[in-house]
Amino acid sequence: MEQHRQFVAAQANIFKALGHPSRLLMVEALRHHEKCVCELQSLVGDDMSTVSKHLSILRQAGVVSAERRGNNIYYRLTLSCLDAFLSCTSRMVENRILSLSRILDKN
Amino acid sequence: MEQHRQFVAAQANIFKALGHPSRLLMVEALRHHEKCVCELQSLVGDDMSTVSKHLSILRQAGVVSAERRGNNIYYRLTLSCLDAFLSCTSRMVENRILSLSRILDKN
DNA sequence: CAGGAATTTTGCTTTTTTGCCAAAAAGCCA
DNA sequence: TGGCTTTTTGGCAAAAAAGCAAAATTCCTG
Repeated sequence: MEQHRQFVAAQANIFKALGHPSRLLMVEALRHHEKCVCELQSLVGDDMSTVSKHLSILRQAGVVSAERRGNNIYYRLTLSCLDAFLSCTSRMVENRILSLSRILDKN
Repeated sequence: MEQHRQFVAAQANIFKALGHPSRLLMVEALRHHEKCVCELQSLVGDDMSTVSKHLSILRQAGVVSAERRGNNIYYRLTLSCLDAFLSCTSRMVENRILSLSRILDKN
């Protein structure tokens, strides 16, 4: 019983990690290629230390993993199944925006 | 450019909604059947008002929808593609717990 | 080894989220 | 209508998350 609670909490942690615009943006960018922190930073535009903290949250949740090469640290996506789900949520958001603009057009 | 930011934020909202143990627990329970609020409340054990607030967050994110029948309000899952992703994150958490216990066993 | 670049950690303040209580809504039924 | 049940809302205090700046770490290069 308690075991299941912990299990659910760990899963919720994955969602929580993905539930921030900057973090999701970075994860999306990592769908194709690995990227170094500096690239991710210029993508989201936040302070470097903020980006680093975001990345550590994603790492701890198991969404991404990091590898150092020289001065740079490269991040890659490890949560492979995310792709299908992202396409799905993106479709969903698209539809919601569409129906919203239909409503707005009527007024 | 700004459009994409908003898009990502809306998507992140879905993840944020799922990123809480009680909410994820309820969503999991809704995978099979719709349930009334009282059933969900006894599942998570929180105060009724807390449960209701959680549900409204899930509703706003578009994860669930509600329908009133008599005194009760029934919630059902609307984010259909969630199923595959949940199986995936659950597999992942399982593996992490397994490898964690292997490490602990060694000590 | 000193200097420099990339990244993380720490400390701190501000903002957001959580969760309980009390009160209000909404629907049922007598 | 009045009382009962179920659910939502508003308000508030406590807990958690976010973000910036300064300091520390790590690795490269001369």
